[in-house]
Amino acid sequence: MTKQKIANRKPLSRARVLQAAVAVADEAGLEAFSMRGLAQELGVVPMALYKHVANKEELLDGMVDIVFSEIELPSGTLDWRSAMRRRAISTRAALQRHSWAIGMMESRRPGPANLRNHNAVMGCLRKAGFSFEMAIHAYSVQDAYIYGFALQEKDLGFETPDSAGEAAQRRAETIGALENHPYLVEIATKLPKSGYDNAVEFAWGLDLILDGLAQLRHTGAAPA
Amino acid sequence: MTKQKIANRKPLSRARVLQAAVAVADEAGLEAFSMRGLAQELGVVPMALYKHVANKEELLDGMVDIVFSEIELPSGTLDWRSAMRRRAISTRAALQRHSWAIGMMESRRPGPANLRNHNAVMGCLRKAGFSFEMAIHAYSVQDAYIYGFALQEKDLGFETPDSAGEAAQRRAETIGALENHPYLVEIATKLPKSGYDNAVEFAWGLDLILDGLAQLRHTGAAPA
DNA sequence: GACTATAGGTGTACGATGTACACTTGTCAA
DNA sequence: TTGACAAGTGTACATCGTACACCTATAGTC
Repeated sequence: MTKQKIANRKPLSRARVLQAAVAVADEAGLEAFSMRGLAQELGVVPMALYKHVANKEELLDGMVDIVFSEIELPSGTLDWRSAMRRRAISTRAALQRHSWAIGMMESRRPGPANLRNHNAVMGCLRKAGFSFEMAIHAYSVQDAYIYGFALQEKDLGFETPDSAGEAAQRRAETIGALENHPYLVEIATKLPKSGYDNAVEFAWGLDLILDGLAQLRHTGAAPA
Repeated sequence: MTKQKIANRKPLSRARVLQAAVAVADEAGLEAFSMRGLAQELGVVPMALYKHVANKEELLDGMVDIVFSEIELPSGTLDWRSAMRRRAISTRAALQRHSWAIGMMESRRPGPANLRNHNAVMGCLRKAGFSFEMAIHAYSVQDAYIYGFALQEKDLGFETPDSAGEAAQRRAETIGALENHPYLVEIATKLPKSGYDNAVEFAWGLDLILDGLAQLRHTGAAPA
């Protein structure tokens, strides 16, 4: 590398590395994401990255915290249900933008944005009058649903209403087993015509859960 | 390898390879799972595996289908709610046994057990009187919840009631940020004493969802 | 029994990956 | 001027998945 090139190159920084890493992962996916590839993208030799991040694991930790930082915190001014609804939708949106992060949101060393987020969500529920136990329940169902939905969305590849049915059909056809599975046939044939939409589907389940929570908010009880 | 050893060694087969692969992944986790390690476990040279599976991807496909095969199908004799409840609990149990599979259940080429499972679940809902659209909604919420819960369970490492609070505390302490996050402090202090239990937590959210579905079963409506 | 096709296991080799370690170089304080 | 330090380089190594050519034991066939 010539002096020239080095001279007019913005110097690396931890922030720049993380930001580029997120961009590369967004575009290429997690399997195709490598230290070497990232270095190339930054016009730098692979080992240069290690002056700014300890290793790939720590880099991933930082990337995940960037995703957390993009999630809207529950508003203090709205009622709890609206606040939870907004943050759920915001979380799904962030995971859609950064689908490589889906399996990693809770599995890595938590960063500051992660902690702020969890603290705010729990705070929203407690301030709304949920008992501690109830707040834990409420948090658990919601997050399980949000992360689970994001995971399915990514896995099944239902990206557009059209592709939903296509995907179902393709999957089944590949092993030519539709005949013995009438209910899969039904999905493959009806889903494309049904105007299936991921955002609508997500909201449907979310509202079901929030309704359930609203009913139980003041009882200490388990669901009937 | 001597003739002796070769002679008294049971020959490989696709089934034996898959079975061993699941066992190795159960024990070592997915990151530590390699073709070379699996070969060693089977007392065979790495390339020998390729006579029975096309490549690692196809091997993983097969492993996932084994996990599906361990999931109890919804019973035809129970009412839909009980049947769904049992299969949900059975799914979580299978994912607990094989936690390496959690992110892969719906992302790979579906095998026969996968198709049988999906067909049976959809069938159970349709036979119970859910309209097609409603059955899709019902399926979607349930599976999102199940997979999401399994993911959290694995990620957060809340394995025993005791370790739940510990885990929360450890996480937060590692970056010494508990002071600014009162609600995380509350979790870290109260959760260990609360008798938190994953199985109970799972059932709580599951029942919330099933109750919601029961209420909406015959209306075509969205949640209130 | 001799001959040969085939299935199953072996050995070597290649490119990709993460990263340890020793080096250069550009910048700034004293 | 010196010399410390931060940033980037280059080489090297272990580990991974797997292509390819090879060997060998068994099963038919004549």
